[in-house]
Amino acid sequence: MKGSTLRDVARAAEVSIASASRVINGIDSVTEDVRERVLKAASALHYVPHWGARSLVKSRTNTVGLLLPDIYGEFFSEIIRGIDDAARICGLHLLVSGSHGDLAEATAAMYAMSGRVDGLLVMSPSADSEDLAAALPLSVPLVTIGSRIEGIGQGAIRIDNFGGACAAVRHLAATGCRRIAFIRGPAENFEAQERLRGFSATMAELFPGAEMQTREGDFTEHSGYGAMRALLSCTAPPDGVFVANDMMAVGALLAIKEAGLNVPDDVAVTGFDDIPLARFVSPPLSTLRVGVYELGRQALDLLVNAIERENESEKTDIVISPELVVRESSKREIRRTAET
Amino acid sequence: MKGSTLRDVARAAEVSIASASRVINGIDSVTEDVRERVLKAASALHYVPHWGARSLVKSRTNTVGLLLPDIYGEFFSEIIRGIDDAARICGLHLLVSGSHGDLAEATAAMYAMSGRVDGLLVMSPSADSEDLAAALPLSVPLVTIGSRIEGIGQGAIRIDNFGGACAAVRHLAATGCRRIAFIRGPAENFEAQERLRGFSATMAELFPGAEMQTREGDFTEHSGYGAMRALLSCTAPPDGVFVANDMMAVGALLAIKEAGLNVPDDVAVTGFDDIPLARFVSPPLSTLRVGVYELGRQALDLLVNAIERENESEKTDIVISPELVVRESSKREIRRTAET
DNA sequence: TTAGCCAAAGTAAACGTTTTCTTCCTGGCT
DNA sequence: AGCCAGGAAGAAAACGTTTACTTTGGCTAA
Repeated sequence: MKGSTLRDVARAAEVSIASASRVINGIDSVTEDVRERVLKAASALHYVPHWGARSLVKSRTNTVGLLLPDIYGEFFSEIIRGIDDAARICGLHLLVSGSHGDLAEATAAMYAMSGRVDGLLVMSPSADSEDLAAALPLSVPLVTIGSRIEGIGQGAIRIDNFGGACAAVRHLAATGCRRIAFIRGPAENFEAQERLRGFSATMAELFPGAEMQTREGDFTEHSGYGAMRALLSCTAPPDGVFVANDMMAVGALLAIKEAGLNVPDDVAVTGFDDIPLARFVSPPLSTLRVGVYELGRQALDLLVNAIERENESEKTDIVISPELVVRESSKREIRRTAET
Repeated sequence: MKGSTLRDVARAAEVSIASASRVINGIDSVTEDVRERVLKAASALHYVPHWGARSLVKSRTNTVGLLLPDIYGEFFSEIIRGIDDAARICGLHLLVSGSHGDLAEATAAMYAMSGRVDGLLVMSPSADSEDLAAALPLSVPLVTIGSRIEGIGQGAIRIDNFGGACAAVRHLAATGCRRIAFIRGPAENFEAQERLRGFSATMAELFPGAEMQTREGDFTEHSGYGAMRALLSCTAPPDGVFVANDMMAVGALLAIKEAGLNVPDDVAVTGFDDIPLARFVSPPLSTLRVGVYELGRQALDLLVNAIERENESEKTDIVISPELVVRESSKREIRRTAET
């Protein structure tokens, strides 16, 4: 149960520690004879290099840290998968930490991690990411994911939430909707803010002067249900709803169904994210597909670049555009003109 | 960008390295004056302890490794969440690695990890986990999750797949099904084997002598669809189907619907796992709920115990029982007697 | 034959901590 | 007044690697 050291291996193979080290690391000039003896001794003793010692002298950990606001749902497993796959290719290990709702916890986690990683991937969509920035000048490269980017870190990757929202609204309008409502995400969430901005901008462009109906949710199915009920009880209920994420959209569908209305004919619905569930609800949900796996991969690549370039500070920003996926929940013939 | 060392801090605070170390680690006798000076210096220099050095001298990493066969879908995000939450409480960091389909990769990953963690959590449901066991006497405690347990490791936690399968079959029988078929998981998967065993045993008990209809799938929706079509085209199609996981069950539902049959009246369906999707398909799917989050938490607790007890080798096994959740896909009045 | 050179093996320093000893000092007790 | 106890601070030895530098010895070339 007690790990054997390189010293033990060297002794067993009757060579110096240096030679043993050279064999273990592969790359150097050693006799075939020595190489063989060391390898045999190492496997006989179940030698595993002590990573702490190695990192101490090389000042490289071959590890990157990933900080998430939470680990809940398929979104996060996908992003972890993307990062993990990319990391394996680079020979990097992945240190994961979730549930950093409040700033204090997030800062503590960053501090705890920064001593043991070569770089940090941080996802912190809550608006106080500036405070987070203030809490650190960090000694390791940092890349933010889907966060407000205020000059913090060596790079950033995010989803074009604004553009996605525009596309959704335009789509609903094109399908004939005239009174389009929006179910927002949490006010302090950066991505939610961007989606709201996209909605507002496009509405102002397409229906100048018209008042906009919006309700706030917290990204849960339940809150989507509540928000939709509220919208339906208005004097002029919407004929199209853009919902800030799919989970809330599922709740909204339920509310509409309960009200005895038809989707998409009475109310067309569009979500955001394209979670797997979206295909299976009835009717299947139109949404904006985000390549979360790709997002993760690219985030890691960005970080690796930042690590290699040390601090040449050429801060790259990547924006990923979501893709509109039209399903039954918003498929209808344009018959507005006739009806209105 | 270059981390400052304890030496720097000590110099800045005009104390010895030893004193600085004492302050940083909190617990020791130091003057309030010294403590203050060191703390100020540390924060001024953005000092972060070098974890490698620390682990070198303490021979403790405060990190546990998690090896997964894959990271795909909500099951894995839940298990990671459970482990991560439990780890945070214990002050442990979590090193995650997925995608270890084949033995070679899994072994390599274990080797790479074992030098940098205090313990290992391994999930390897493929049957060759014995080979895995052969590949290691490892220098760190190891706990297996949902794997065949052949005396490997310091502990094990698994789901009662056998019992769950029994419950599912009994439920279908109780609801009036007489010809119950089974859609299996991959033959080499240990959990799938157990579910098959539960099915066979219960069928033999309830319907002695009857022949059993089973089809193999690979846990994907698509394979479930195919398997169900095959079953329906038999001369005596089943009136109840137990499907080895929910994803395949979703595919099966589709196949039944396409065949113009009704669920649950013509064919009752039960899945396994209770993935979130199960509630939303139509009709909502009966299934066996597995507390994946809890599974993760308990797995970590087990590992922590193993780490603390060094090698007192009291190998604990925990078995988690799934809970039957009855939804519309198997709700029907018992009217078999009248019909047959 | 011998100086010089190259490859292969070895020596030892360094990496940044923790921690065990020392050392020093202050203060209380006899 | 002298001595001992005890607390605070410092010196230095680990921990297990890597690697720059030194040594060794065999071989070639003059």
